[in-house]
Amino acid sequence: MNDRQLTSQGAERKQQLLDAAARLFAEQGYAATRVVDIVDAAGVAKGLFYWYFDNKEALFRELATEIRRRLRRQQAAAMDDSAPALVRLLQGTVASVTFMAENAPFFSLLEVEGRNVSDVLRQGTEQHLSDVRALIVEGQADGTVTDAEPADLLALGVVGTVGQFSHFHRTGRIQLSLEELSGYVARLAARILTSDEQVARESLLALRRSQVGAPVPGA
Amino acid sequence: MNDRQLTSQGAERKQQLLDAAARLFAEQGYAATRVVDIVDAAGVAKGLFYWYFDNKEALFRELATEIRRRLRRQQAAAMDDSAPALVRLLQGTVASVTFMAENAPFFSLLEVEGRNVSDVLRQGTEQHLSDVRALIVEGQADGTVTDAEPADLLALGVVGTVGQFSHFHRTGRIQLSLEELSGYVARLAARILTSDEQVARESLLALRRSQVGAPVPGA
Amino acid sequence: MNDRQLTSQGAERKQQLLDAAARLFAEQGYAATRVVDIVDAAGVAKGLFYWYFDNKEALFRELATEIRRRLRRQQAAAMDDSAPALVRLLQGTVASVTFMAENAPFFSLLEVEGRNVSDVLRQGTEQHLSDVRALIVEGQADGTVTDAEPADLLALGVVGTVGQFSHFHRTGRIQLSLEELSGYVARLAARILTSDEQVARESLLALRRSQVGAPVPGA
Amino acid sequence: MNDRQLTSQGAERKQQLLDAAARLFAEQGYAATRVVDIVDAAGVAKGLFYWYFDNKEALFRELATEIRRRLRRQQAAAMDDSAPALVRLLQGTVASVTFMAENAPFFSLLEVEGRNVSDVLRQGTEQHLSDVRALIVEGQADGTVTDAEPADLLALGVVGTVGQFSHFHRTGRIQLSLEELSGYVARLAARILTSDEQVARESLLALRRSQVGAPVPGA
DNA sequence: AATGAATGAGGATTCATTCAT
DNA sequence: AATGAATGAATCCTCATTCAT
Repeated sequence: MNDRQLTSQGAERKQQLLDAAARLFAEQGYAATRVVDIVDAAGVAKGLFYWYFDNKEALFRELATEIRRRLRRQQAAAMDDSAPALVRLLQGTVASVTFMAENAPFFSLLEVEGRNVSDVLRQGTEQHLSDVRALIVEGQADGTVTDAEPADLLALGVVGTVGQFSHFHRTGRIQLSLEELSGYVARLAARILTSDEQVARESLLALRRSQVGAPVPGA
Repeated sequence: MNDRQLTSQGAERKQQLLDAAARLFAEQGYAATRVVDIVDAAGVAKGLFYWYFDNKEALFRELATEIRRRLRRQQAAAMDDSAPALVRLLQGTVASVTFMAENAPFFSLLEVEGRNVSDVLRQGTEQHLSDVRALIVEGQADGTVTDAEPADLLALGVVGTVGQFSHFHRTGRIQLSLEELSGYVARLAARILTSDEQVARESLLALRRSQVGAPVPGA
Repeated sequence: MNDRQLTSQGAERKQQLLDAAARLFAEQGYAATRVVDIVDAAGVAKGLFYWYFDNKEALFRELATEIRRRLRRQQAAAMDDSAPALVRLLQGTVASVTFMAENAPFFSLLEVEGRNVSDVLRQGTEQHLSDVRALIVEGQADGTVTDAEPADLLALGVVGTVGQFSHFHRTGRIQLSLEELSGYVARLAARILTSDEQVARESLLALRRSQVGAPVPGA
Repeated sequence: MNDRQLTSQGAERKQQLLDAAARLFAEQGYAATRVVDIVDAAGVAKGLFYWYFDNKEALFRELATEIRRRLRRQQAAAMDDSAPALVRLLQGTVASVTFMAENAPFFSLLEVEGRNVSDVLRQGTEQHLSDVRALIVEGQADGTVTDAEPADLLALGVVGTVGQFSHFHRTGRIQLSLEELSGYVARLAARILTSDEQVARESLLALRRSQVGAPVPGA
């Protein structure tokens, strides 16, 4: 384990490498990106890579962990604690789509190279799923979320939809603006989570208001 | 291009290699699977690989193309030409989920190594999307599918949902039986495609009848 | 573990590599000899090295094991089963010196790079010591070897003397012919093993006769 | 050449590095010991190494030279100028064995990595041999040393025996106390140097007396 | 068709040494 | 004197591909 204590200068250097790697991994895949490409992109010598990271995979893990952490922060920040569960679910959903779209390259790589770091990835999705599931259970309790389907499945439906649309957006199969995209996904999520048209409409309205009144803090 | 004319013996040999490769790719990813692993698994000598395939990527392409072809056949076979578009959409959806689940390993690999064969993959999904989109347009015309959203987005919603659930099923995050799974996905798809509860219910019923009366030919 | 079954052709190839490696190791040391030097010397491509050996150290181990085996065979062949223990000790001693001198390069390398293969080396010397010790015990029983010192120490004295003189000969500090050298070592060994001048002289005479009558089967 | 003038503080620092290096070289060999290991063990920064030494090999040379110097001092100190040559030879022999045993780690390293500093090493052994040879010639002149063998060979016998036993002791193949060990080596040396039992016995006695009366100053 | 030895470009990693601070 | 980040040549090893048999 590389546990070096870093000066602010060092942290910056390390970040340069992480950024360069993230971009290259996203562009060409993990296996196809050579360490020498990363250091070249960062404008440093080959050896320096191993000053900051144990090896290529370690860097990848760090990247995966970090992006997951940021996504989760974003989701939390987007939720209005006083709002009903369904609204918070939609807020989180929109935040996720937005974040994933804005960090598309990062997420591409997570998708592509799951096998090397499957533990990190799996933990990430697991976390996401369980966060969503908890909200759904809460929503089912207060009646805003349908209980026609078990919470587990609904959670998968929401998380899956988010993931899939982010993927389509990333791969250029959707040409919508970010707002249009997240709007659509929110409508989809609302439809998945409740069959009560009225509740769905109101929740989407509340979502809209929260976005205008208190815009999601940017990534 | 390897366009060799094969005897039946030769075709069998080639299939052994394809099968071994499919399994290994699915288990460890494309990059991590070595040609020597494939030939070892198939029980033949290293050199023989290049008798049947130009190189590793060519084999992968062949695998990807083949699986796509089979999926499309399955979808077509599941659809009842006389049924309304929405019902056919659901039939196709169920067929897709079933096929993907039954061929989980094959699809894992498509997911994993997009970059080397992105054209093949992209074509496959494109095909799938456009098939679905055509049905949706038809459904919007005959009023069974909502026109509150553009056909493109609805197609993405359906295909995405299928893909995502297959993924979750593959990675073991869903412990449902295949029937339960496809039933849920069908309900989800119905909810995405129409907001008319009545139509949705009837279409799902029709789907159920078609499954019982004429069970989807198995893969 | 590389357990490849080799054809006679393959065995030859492997031997080429072993020979080249032995020479280079002896000339420049283990660490300073690169794999590429070895394959260059053997006139084959780099990759072939790893067809026959797992890695550089594995080759070294093989070399060490083999040379030990050959030395032991040589010693055994030199001993006249019907001769008294002391004579056999001298015969073995002479055989060892001769063998080590003739295979000087091999032994240099054993000396130099003990650490990487200390288990192999230690076993080799252990074996040698215990062989000699057994003969000494026998000699002490029949009175031809002094019992003024414990057998262990005497064994070390003999083996050590052999090793040291081989070393001096190898490193060019002794300019004697092989016969002169082995003669001297034999006299030294005799003096170490017995304090009875008469016995010593007779044993050396017997040694001489055995060398003339039945020359040591040559390595 | 690094000819820096050192303050007493600096000299201490340098010694720390030398000590750390000596230990590590002995433990793992020269090649396997990295500069970073040395500075870590000494608790200083990497760059400092090159303040005190030109490079890794220079440090090794310094180590080798130093240890040789100390051995020679020890030998000289152990000899009783008024004693006959044979006695002095035995005194020197005992001193050598003792010193080598007490500085076992240092000598291991000399043995292991001869190639890089062969000139230093060779000079050292050469010196030792020629010191011993001179004494033997003197002994042959005054009749205490046998002239049945040339002085060169006898010198090699003595020096070799010392070296070999030190080696065995170092590598743990001899479990004797230092006194027992040096006693045995002395008896061996005596037997090598003279065939006159009487002279041998007397010389060993003289040796013993000198050790009791004026114990060899410890290293 | 089949074998498996042979090739060699390519990539990850190490580590002695330098240098700005 | 001292630090530790930075450099880059060097080296081991892998593996897709070729080829003689």
